Amino acid sequence: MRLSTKGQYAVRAMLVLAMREAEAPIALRQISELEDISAQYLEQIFVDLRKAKLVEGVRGASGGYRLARPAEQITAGDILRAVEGPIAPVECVLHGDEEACGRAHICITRELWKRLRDSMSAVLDTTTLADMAAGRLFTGETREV
Amino acid sequence: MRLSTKGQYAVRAMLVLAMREAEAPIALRQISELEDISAQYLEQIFVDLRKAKLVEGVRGASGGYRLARPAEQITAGDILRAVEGPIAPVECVLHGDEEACGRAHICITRELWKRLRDSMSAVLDTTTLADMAAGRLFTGETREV
DNA sequence: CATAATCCTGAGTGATTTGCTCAGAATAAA
DNA sequence: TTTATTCTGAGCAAATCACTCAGGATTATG
Repeated sequence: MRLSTKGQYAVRAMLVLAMREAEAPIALRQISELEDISAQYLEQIFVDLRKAKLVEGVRGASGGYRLARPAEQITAGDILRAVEGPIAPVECVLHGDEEACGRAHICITRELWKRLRDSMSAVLDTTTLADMAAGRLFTGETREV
Repeated sequence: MRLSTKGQYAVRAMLVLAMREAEAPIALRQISELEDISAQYLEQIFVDLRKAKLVEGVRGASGGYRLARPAEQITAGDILRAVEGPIAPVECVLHGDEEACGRAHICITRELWKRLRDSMSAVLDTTTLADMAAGRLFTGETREV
Protein backbone atom coordinates (compact mmCIF):
# COMPACT_ATOMS: atom_id res chain seq x y z
CA MET A 1 0.00 0.00 0.00
CA ARG A 2 2.92 2.29 -0.73
CA LEU A 3 3.33 4.99 -3.28
CA SER A 4 6.30 4.42 -5.58
CA THR A 5 9.23 6.83 -5.39
CA LYS A 6 8.21 7.92 -8.85
CA GLY A 7 5.02 9.41 -7.49
CA GLN A 8 6.79 11.07 -4.59
CA TYR A 9 9.50 12.49 -6.82
CA ALA A 10 6.91 13.79 -9.24
CA VAL A 11 5.11 15.78 -6.57
CA ARG A 12 8.35 17.19 -5.20
CA ALA A 13 9.55 18.15 -8.66
CA MET A 14 6.27 19.84 -9.51
CA LEU A 15 6.46 21.73 -6.28
CA VAL A 16 9.82 23.15 -7.30
CA LEU A 17 8.22 24.46 -10.48
CA ALA A 18 5.26 25.81 -8.55
CA MET A 19 7.42 27.79 -6.16
CA ARG A 20 9.18 29.56 -9.06
CA GLU A 21 6.14 29.97 -11.24
CA ALA A 22 6.07 32.71 -13.92
CA GLU A 23 9.84 32.98 -14.11
CA ALA A 24 12.03 31.42 -16.78
CA PRO A 25 11.77 27.67 -17.28
CA ILE A 26 13.73 25.56 -14.84
CA ALA A 27 16.23 23.01 -16.09
CA LEU A 28 15.75 19.46 -15.05
CA ARG A 29 19.31 19.45 -13.81
CA GLN A 30 18.44 22.13 -11.28
CA ILE A 31 15.47 20.22 -9.96
CA SER A 32 17.66 17.17 -9.74
CA GLU A 33 20.18 19.02 -7.58
CA LEU A 34 17.65 20.84 -5.44
CA GLU A 35 15.68 17.73 -4.63
CA ASP A 36 18.51 15.24 -4.80
CA ILE A 37 16.87 13.02 -7.38
CA SER A 38 18.70 11.29 -10.25
CA ALA A 39 18.47 13.50 -13.33
CA GLN A 40 17.98 10.57 -15.66
CA TYR A 41 15.19 9.17 -13.57
CA LEU A 42 13.60 12.61 -13.48
CA GLU A 43 13.63 12.69 -17.25
CA GLN A 44 11.46 9.61 -17.33
CA ILE A 45 9.09 11.17 -14.87
CA PHE A 46 8.81 14.34 -16.92
CA VAL A 47 7.87 12.27 -19.95
CA ASP A 48 4.72 11.30 -18.08
CA LEU A 49 4.09 14.78 -16.76
CA ARG A 50 4.39 16.25 -20.20
CA LYS A 51 2.12 13.65 -21.76
CA ALA A 52 -0.46 14.50 -19.11
CA LYS A 53 -0.10 18.17 -20.08
CA LEU A 54 0.95 19.19 -16.59
CA VAL A 55 4.26 20.70 -17.71
CA GLU A 56 5.69 22.24 -20.85
CA GLY A 57 9.24 21.59 -21.97
CA VAL A 58 11.31 24.40 -23.47
CA ARG A 59 14.13 23.04 -25.59
CA GLY A 60 17.57 24.35 -26.25
CA ALA A 61 20.10 26.15 -24.13
CA SER A 62 18.57 27.95 -21.15
CA GLY A 63 15.48 25.84 -21.67
CA GLY A 64 13.75 23.78 -19.02
CA TYR A 65 10.28 23.05 -17.75
CA ARG A 66 7.42 25.14 -16.49
CA LEU A 67 3.91 24.37 -15.29
CA ALA A 68 1.39 24.08 -18.10
CA ARG A 69 -1.24 25.83 -15.98
CA PRO A 70 -1.38 27.77 -12.73
CA ALA A 71 -0.43 25.97 -9.53
CA GLU A 72 -3.94 26.53 -8.23
CA GLN A 73 -5.23 24.29 -10.98
CA ILE A 74 -2.91 21.33 -10.48
CA THR A 75 -3.72 18.85 -7.74
CA ALA A 76 -1.67 16.10 -6.17
CA GLY A 77 -4.16 13.73 -7.73
CA ASP A 78 -3.39 15.05 -11.20
CA ILE A 79 0.29 14.43 -10.68
CA LEU A 80 -0.02 10.97 -9.20
CA ARG A 81 -2.44 9.83 -11.86
CA ALA A 82 -0.03 11.09 -14.51
CA VAL A 83 2.89 9.00 -13.28
CA GLU A 84 1.20 6.10 -11.52
CA GLY A 85 -2.10 5.57 -13.25
CA PRO A 86 -5.55 5.61 -11.69
CA ILE A 87 -5.88 6.04 -7.96
CA ALA A 88 -7.51 2.80 -6.86
CA PRO A 89 -6.54 0.46 -4.05
CA VAL A 90 -7.62 -2.59 -6.04
CA GLU A 91 -8.22 -3.23 -9.72
CA CYS A 92 -11.91 -3.92 -9.42
CA VAL A 93 -12.68 -0.31 -8.57
CA LEU A 94 -10.63 1.18 -11.36
CA HIS A 95 -13.18 2.50 -13.81
CA GLY A 96 -16.02 4.77 -12.86
CA ASP A 97 -18.47 2.06 -11.92
CA GLU A 98 -17.73 -0.77 -14.33
CA GLU A 99 -15.38 -3.65 -13.64
CA ALA A 100 -14.01 -6.91 -14.95
CA CYS A 101 -13.99 -8.96 -11.79
CA GLY A 102 -16.69 -11.55 -12.42
CA ARG A 103 -17.45 -11.95 -8.75
CA ALA A 104 -18.35 -8.30 -8.38
CA HIS A 105 -22.04 -9.04 -7.94
CA ILE A 106 -21.35 -11.18 -4.90
CA CYS A 107 -18.30 -9.32 -3.64
CA ILE A 108 -18.89 -7.70 -0.28
CA THR A 109 -15.43 -6.21 -0.01
CA ARG A 110 -15.79 -4.18 -3.15
CA GLU A 111 -17.77 -1.53 -1.32
CA LEU A 112 -14.92 -1.15 1.15
CA TRP A 113 -12.42 -0.58 -1.65
CA LYS A 114 -14.69 2.00 -3.19
CA ARG A 115 -14.84 3.87 0.06
CA LEU A 116 -11.11 3.69 0.44
CA ARG A 117 -10.57 4.91 -3.10
CA ASP A 118 -12.96 7.79 -2.57
CA SER A 119 -11.35 8.91 0.65
CA MET A 120 -7.95 8.87 -1.01
CA SER A 121 -9.21 10.85 -3.97
CA ALA A 122 -10.86 13.30 -1.65
CA VAL A 123 -7.51 14.27 -0.18
CA LEU A 124 -5.46 14.13 -3.35
CA ASP A 125 -7.93 15.96 -5.57
CA THR A 126 -8.47 18.83 -3.17
CA THR A 127 -4.83 19.58 -2.51
CA THR A 128 -3.28 21.84 -5.12
CA LEU A 129 0.34 22.72 -5.71
CA ALA A 130 -0.56 26.24 -4.62
CA ASP A 131 -1.90 24.91 -1.32
CA MET A 132 1.32 23.08 -0.67
CA ALA A 133 3.59 25.88 -1.80
CA ALA A 134 1.77 28.30 0.47
CA GLY A 135 2.05 25.96 3.43
CA ARG A 136 -1.72 25.86 3.59
CA LEU A 137 -1.73 22.18 4.48
CA PHE A 138 -0.58 22.96 7.97
CA THR A 139 -3.51 25.22 8.74
CA GLY A 140 -6.20 23.14 7.14
CA GLU A 141 -7.47 25.67 4.62
CA THR A 142 -7.21 23.72 1.40
CA ARG A 143 -9.42 24.24 -1.57
CA GLU A 144 -13.04 23.16 -1.19
CA VAL A 145 -14.80 20.96 -3.75
CA MET B 1 -0.82 2.59 -5.06
CA ARG B 2 -2.42 -0.83 -5.15
CA LEU B 3 -3.19 -3.22 -2.38
CA SER B 4 -1.54 -6.61 -2.87
CA THR B 5 -3.75 -9.63 -3.50
CA LYS B 6 -2.58 -10.85 -0.12
CA GLY B 7 -4.43 -8.01 1.56
CA GLN B 8 -7.54 -8.51 -0.49
CA TYR B 9 -7.56 -12.26 0.09
CA ALA B 10 -7.09 -11.73 3.81
CA VAL B 11 -10.17 -9.54 4.08
CA ARG B 12 -12.27 -11.95 2.04
CA ALA B 13 -11.10 -14.91 4.07
CA MET B 14 -11.82 -13.16 7.34
CA LEU B 15 -15.25 -12.30 6.06
CA VAL B 16 -15.98 -15.97 5.50
CA LEU B 17 -15.12 -16.62 9.14
CA ALA B 18 -17.20 -13.66 10.26
CA MET B 19 -20.29 -14.85 8.45
CA ARG B 20 -20.16 -18.24 10.20
CA GLU B 21 -19.08 -17.00 13.57
CA ALA B 22 -19.79 -19.07 16.71
CA GLU B 23 -20.06 -22.33 14.78
CA ALA B 24 -17.33 -24.95 14.48
CA PRO B 25 -13.97 -23.84 13.10
CA ILE B 26 -13.76 -23.62 9.34
CA ALA B 27 -11.09 -25.50 7.45
CA LEU B 28 -8.79 -23.52 5.29
CA ARG B 29 -9.66 -25.82 2.43
CA GLN B 30 -13.27 -24.67 2.59
CA ILE B 31 -12.32 -21.01 2.51
CA SER B 32 -10.08 -21.77 -0.40
CA GLU B 33 -12.95 -23.32 -2.33
CA LEU B 34 -15.55 -20.75 -1.36
CA GLU B 35 -13.38 -17.80 -2.30
CA ASP B 36 -11.40 -19.46 -5.06
CA ILE B 37 -8.02 -18.71 -3.52
CA SER B 38 -5.05 -21.09 -3.59
CA ALA B 39 -5.07 -23.10 -0.35
CA GLN B 40 -1.31 -22.96 -0.02
CA TYR B 41 -1.24 -19.24 -0.44
CA LEU B 42 -4.01 -18.92 2.12
CA GLU B 43 -1.88 -20.85 4.57
CA GLN B 44 0.76 -18.17 4.35
CA ILE B 45 -1.81 -15.49 4.90
CA PHE B 46 -3.19 -17.24 7.97
CA VAL B 47 0.28 -17.34 9.45
CA ASP B 48 0.16 -13.56 9.56
CA LEU B 49 -3.42 -13.43 10.80
CA ARG B 50 -2.62 -15.83 13.59
CA LYS B 51 0.50 -13.95 14.61
CA ALA B 52 -1.61 -10.81 14.82
CA LYS B 53 -4.06 -12.68 17.05
CA LEU B 54 -6.96 -12.13 14.70
CA VAL B 55 -7.69 -15.84 14.25
CA GLU B 56 -7.19 -19.02 16.23
CA GLY B 57 -6.20 -22.25 14.61
CA VAL B 58 -7.70 -25.55 15.77
CA ARG B 59 -5.48 -28.44 14.82
CA GLY B 60 -6.31 -31.98 13.88
CA ALA B 61 -9.16 -33.55 11.96
CA SER B 62 -12.29 -31.37 11.84
CA GLY B 63 -10.12 -28.48 12.91
CA GLY B 64 -9.89 -25.14 11.17
CA TYR B 65 -9.87 -21.48 11.99
CA ARG B 66 -12.17 -19.15 13.85
CA LEU B 67 -12.05 -15.47 14.71
CA ALA B 68 -10.10 -14.70 17.84
CA ARG B 69 -12.61 -12.04 18.85
CA PRO B 70 -16.09 -10.90 17.79
CA ALA B 71 -16.51 -9.58 14.26
CA GLU B 72 -17.53 -6.21 15.70
CA GLN B 73 -14.05 -5.86 17.13
CA ILE B 74 -12.04 -6.61 14.00
CA THR B 75 -11.57 -3.85 11.45
CA ALA B 76 -10.33 -3.94 7.89
CA GLY B 77 -7.36 -1.95 9.16
CA ASP B 78 -6.49 -4.68 11.65
CA ILE B 79 -6.46 -7.25 8.88
CA LEU B 80 -4.47 -5.21 6.39
CA ARG B 81 -1.90 -4.22 8.96
CA ALA B 82 -1.51 -7.87 9.90
CA VAL B 83 -0.66 -9.01 6.39
CA GLU B 84 0.77 -5.89 4.77
CA GLY B 85 2.35 -3.92 7.56
CA PRO B 86 1.58 -0.34 8.53
CA ILE B 87 -0.90 1.66 6.50
CA ALA B 88 1.19 4.49 5.12
CA PRO B 89 1.45 5.80 1.57
CA VAL B 90 5.14 6.60 1.99
CA GLU B 91 7.80 5.45 4.41
CA CYS B 92 8.36 8.82 6.00
CA VAL B 93 4.95 8.79 7.69
CA LEU B 94 5.26 5.27 9.04
CA HIS B 95 5.73 5.72 12.76
CA GLY B 96 3.47 7.82 14.92
CA ASP B 97 5.28 11.08 14.40
CA GLU B 98 8.94 10.12 14.11
CA GLU B 99 10.76 9.44 10.88
CA ALA B 100 14.13 8.70 9.30
CA CYS B 101 13.95 10.87 6.23
CA GLY B 102 16.56 13.53 6.92
CA ARG B 103 14.82 16.06 4.79
CA ALA B 104 11.67 15.90 6.87
CA HIS B 105 12.19 19.34 8.37
CA ILE B 106 12.16 20.92 4.93
CA CYS B 107 9.75 18.51 3.26
CA ILE B 108 6.52 20.16 2.22
CA THR B 109 5.00 17.04 0.79
CA ARG B 110 5.14 15.18 4.05
CA GLU B 111 2.05 16.90 5.30
CA LEU B 112 0.18 15.68 2.25
CA TRP B 113 1.20 12.08 2.89
CA LYS B 114 0.09 12.40 6.48
CA ARG B 115 -3.31 13.56 5.38
CA LEU B 116 -3.55 10.77 2.89
CA ARG B 117 -2.55 8.22 5.49
CA ASP B 118 -5.10 9.55 7.95
CA SER B 119 -7.94 9.49 5.47
CA MET B 120 -7.10 5.91 4.58
CA SER B 121 -6.94 4.89 8.21
CA ALA B 122 -10.21 6.66 8.86
CA VAL B 123 -12.00 4.36 6.44
CA LEU B 124 -10.16 1.15 7.27
CA ASP B 125 -10.26 1.52 11.03
CA THR B 126 -13.96 2.28 11.21
CA THR B 127 -15.13 -0.59 9.06
CA THR B 128 -15.54 -3.83 10.98
CA LEU B 129 -16.09 -7.33 9.71
CA ALA B 130 -19.54 -7.12 11.27
CA ASP B 131 -20.30 -4.00 9.23
CA MET B 132 -19.33 -5.76 6.04
CA ALA B 133 -21.07 -9.02 6.87
CA ALA B 134 -24.28 -7.13 7.64
CA GLY B 135 -24.08 -5.21 4.38
CA ARG B 136 -23.92 -2.02 6.40
CA LEU B 137 -21.43 -0.48 3.98
CA PHE B 138 -24.13 0.05 1.43
CA THR B 139 -26.28 2.14 3.71
CA GLY B 140 -23.57 4.18 5.32
CA GLU B 141 -24.12 3.18 8.96
CA THR B 142 -20.67 1.99 9.92
CA ARG B 143 -19.28 2.16 13.39
CA GLU B 144 -18.47 5.61 14.71
CA VAL B 145 -15.13 6.40 16.32
C1' DC C 1 28.01 29.85 -37.64
C1' DA C 2 29.67 26.85 -34.03
C1' DT C 3 29.04 25.30 -29.74
C1' DA C 4 27.08 24.20 -25.67
C1' DA C 5 23.04 23.46 -23.03
C1' DT C 6 19.09 21.67 -22.79
C1' DC C 7 14.97 18.57 -23.87
C1' DC C 8 13.64 14.20 -25.80
C1' DT C 9 13.60 9.06 -26.96
C1' DG C 10 14.28 4.26 -26.38
C1' DA C 11 16.51 0.53 -24.63
C1' DG C 12 18.71 -2.13 -20.87
C1' DT C 13 19.42 -3.91 -16.06
C1' DG C 14 20.06 -5.44 -11.21
C1' DA C 15 17.40 -5.73 -7.07
C1' DT C 16 13.21 -6.36 -4.84
C1' DT C 17 8.52 -7.72 -4.36
C1' DT C 18 4.64 -10.49 -5.57
C1' DG C 19 2.12 -14.42 -5.88
C1' DC C 20 2.45 -18.24 -5.66
C1' DT C 21 4.18 -23.81 -5.23
C1' DC C 22 6.44 -27.81 -2.91
C1' DA C 23 7.57 -30.87 0.80
C1' DG C 24 6.88 -32.45 5.00
C1' DA C 25 6.39 -32.25 10.21
C1' DA C 26 3.01 -31.73 14.26
C1' DT C 27 -1.44 -32.48 16.17
C1' DA C 28 -5.76 -34.33 17.22
C1' DA C 29 -10.47 -36.24 15.95
C1' DA C 30 -12.72 -40.41 14.34
C1' DT D 1 -4.19 -46.08 13.72
C1' DT D 2 -5.65 -43.63 10.19
C1' DT D 3 -6.92 -39.41 8.34
C1' DA D 4 -7.81 -34.57 8.36
C1' DT D 5 -6.22 -30.78 9.48
C1' DT D 6 -2.88 -26.91 11.04
C1' DC D 7 1.83 -25.47 10.98
C1' DT D 8 6.71 -24.53 9.15
C1' DG D 9 10.17 -23.40 5.95
C1' DA D 10 12.10 -23.28 1.62
C1' DG D 11 12.05 -22.21 -3.29
C1' DC D 12 10.86 -19.88 -7.63
C1' DA D 13 9.07 -17.52 -11.94
C1' DA D 14 7.21 -13.26 -13.29
C1' DA D 15 6.46 -8.64 -12.61
C1' DT D 16 7.67 -4.21 -10.93
C1' DC D 17 10.82 -0.74 -9.33
C1' DA D 18 14.35 2.38 -9.49
C1' DC D 19 17.17 3.43 -11.84
C1' DT D 20 21.38 3.78 -15.88
C1' DC D 21 23.17 4.24 -20.67
C1' DA D 22 23.55 6.05 -25.19
C1' DG D 23 22.51 9.18 -28.33
C1' DG D 24 19.46 12.28 -31.27
C1' DA D 25 16.78 16.90 -31.71
C1' DT D 26 16.45 21.70 -30.77
C1' DT D 27 17.74 26.29 -29.72
C1' DA D 28 19.99 30.18 -27.07
C1' DT D 29 24.43 32.26 -26.84
C1' DG D 30 29.27 33.57 -28.00
